[in-house]
Amino acid sequence: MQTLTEENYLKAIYKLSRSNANEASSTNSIANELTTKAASVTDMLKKLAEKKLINYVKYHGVSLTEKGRLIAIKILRRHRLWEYFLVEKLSFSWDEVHDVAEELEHVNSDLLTDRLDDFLGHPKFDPHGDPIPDKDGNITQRSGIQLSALAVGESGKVIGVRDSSSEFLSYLNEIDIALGIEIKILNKIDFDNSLMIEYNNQKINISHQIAKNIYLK
Amino acid sequence: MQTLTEENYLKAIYKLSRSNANEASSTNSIANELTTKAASVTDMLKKLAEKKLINYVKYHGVSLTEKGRLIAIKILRRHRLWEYFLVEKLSFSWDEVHDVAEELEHVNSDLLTDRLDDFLGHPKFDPHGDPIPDKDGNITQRSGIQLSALAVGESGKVIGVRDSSSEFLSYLNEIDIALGIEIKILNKIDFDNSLMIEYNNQKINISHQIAKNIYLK
DNA sequence: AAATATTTTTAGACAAACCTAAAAATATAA
DNA sequence: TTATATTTTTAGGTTTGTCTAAAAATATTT
Ligand SMILES: [Mn+2]
Ligand SMILES: [Mn+2]
Ligand SMILES: [Mn+2]
Ligand SMILES: [Mn+2]
Repeated sequence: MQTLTEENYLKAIYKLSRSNANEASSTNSIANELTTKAASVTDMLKKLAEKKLINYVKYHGVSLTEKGRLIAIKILRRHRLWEYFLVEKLSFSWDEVHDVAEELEHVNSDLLTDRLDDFLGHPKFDPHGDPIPDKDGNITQRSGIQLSALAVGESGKVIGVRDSSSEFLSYLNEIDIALGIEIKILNKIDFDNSLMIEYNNQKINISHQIAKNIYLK
Repeated sequence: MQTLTEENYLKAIYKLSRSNANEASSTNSIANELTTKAASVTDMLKKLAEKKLINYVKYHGVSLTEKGRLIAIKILRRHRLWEYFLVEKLSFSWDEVHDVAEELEHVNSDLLTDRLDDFLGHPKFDPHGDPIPDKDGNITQRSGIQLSALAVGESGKVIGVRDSSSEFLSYLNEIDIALGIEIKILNKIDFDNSLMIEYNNQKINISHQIAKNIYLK
C-alpha cells in the first residue's frame, strides 16, 4: 500500500513519461510537475525505488516499473471516472472538476471504483477528452491532432485538451470552445504563431500556446 | 482549515458528547474511539484548543466549541451523504459503506457536498437510520427507542442502528434484520438479559448487547 | 485521611514529507 | 580539454502525528 503522496509522485512520473516519449524523467521535471523542491523529490525517489515502484539510477532520472505503472494507471482511472461523475451527475463544469478529483482519486477501494464505473456506464473519455483506463489498465489512446498542427483551410472537431487546469478551461469557456465544436483555421500569423480560427459563426485569434493545447479530429 | 486527523478527532469528540449526555469527553474515551494512545490524544487536544475548536481543561476533558461543532457536523453530513450515495446509487450493502465513507468524508469541497445532496434528493437519513445534517447544520433527531428497552409483548419497526461497524451489520444481515422490519418481543431471559424476538415469521434469541444497538419506533 | 489505583500529562523518540544550503556529479562552452 | 554552468544529491532541520515510559494529578479504597 502506498501513501497519497507516493500516488501523486507515481502519477506525475507516468504523466512525464507520456509527454517525453517514454524517456526517463528528471528530478527537476518531477519537482516542477508537483510544485515541490528537487531535494524533496530525491528523498521520495529513494523510497519509491526501495518499494520497487520505479527504476532509479542516481543522476540519470527514473522510469516506472510495471508495478508502478499499474498503480499510476489505477489512480488515473479513478481521477477520470470521478471527473466524469462530477460533470455528468453533479453538473460541475469541466473547469471545476480537477482539484476535487485530485482528492477523490486517493480514496482507495476497488469496489468503489468498479461500481462507480458501472454506474456511469463505463465511459471511455473524461470531460477533457482524456481516455479512462479500464479495470485491467488498458487505455484506448486518443488519436487527436493538435489544433496548432493543422494547415490553413483545414478544420476539425474538438475532442480533447492537453491542459486541464481551471485557468485554461475557463478561458475556453469564455470563448465558447467545448468538446464537439467544429473549428476551421482561417490564417496563421507568422509574427507570433497565433491563429485566426472560425467556429459557431465567430472568428477570433488565439495564441500558439492555446492552439497547442486543443486536440481535434 | 484543518487536517484529516483533526477532522477525525472533532468527529470523535462530537460522537462522544452525544452518547455521554453532553458531558466533557475524557482523554481515554477519545483514545479508545480513535484506537490511538492517550498521550497522542493529549498532544492533539492542545492543538485543537489552540485553534479554538475545543474547550480543554487539563485533566478534566474536552467539549467542542461552536466552531468545532460546526466542523464536526459538516464531516458527519459528508459521511452520511456518501453512505447514502454508496447504497442507493452504487448498490453497496449497509455493512460495506462505513470504511469508504470514512475516507470520502474528508474530501473538502462545499460545492461537492451540496451538489451531491441535490443529486440524492436531500435524504434525511443514512443507510443506518442516522440523520443527515442539512447544509446549515440542522439535524432532525431520530426519535427511536432501543429494542432492549421494550417490554415483553410490545413490538416496533426497525428505524436505525447505534453501531455501524461492518461486524454488527453483517450479523444483522445474517439474521435478516434490516431497516423497516417489524419486531415483537416474545420473552426476556433474566439469566443473561437476552431476548426472544419474532419477525418475518421467525423466532430467535438475541443478546442484550445486540438489542441495545437496534432502534425501533 | 492516608494509601492505592487510575487517568492524564510530560519527556523524549520516531517516521513521513517537506525545506534550505552546500557538496558532488553531469552537461555545456570556451 | 579545461572551465563554467546546471542538475542532482547529501546534510542537517522542521512540522505533523504517532509512540513508550515516567511523572503528575485525580479518583477510589481502606
Ligand atoms: Mn492527487
Ligand atoms: Mn481530466
Ligand atoms: Mn474519517
Ligand atoms: Mn452511517
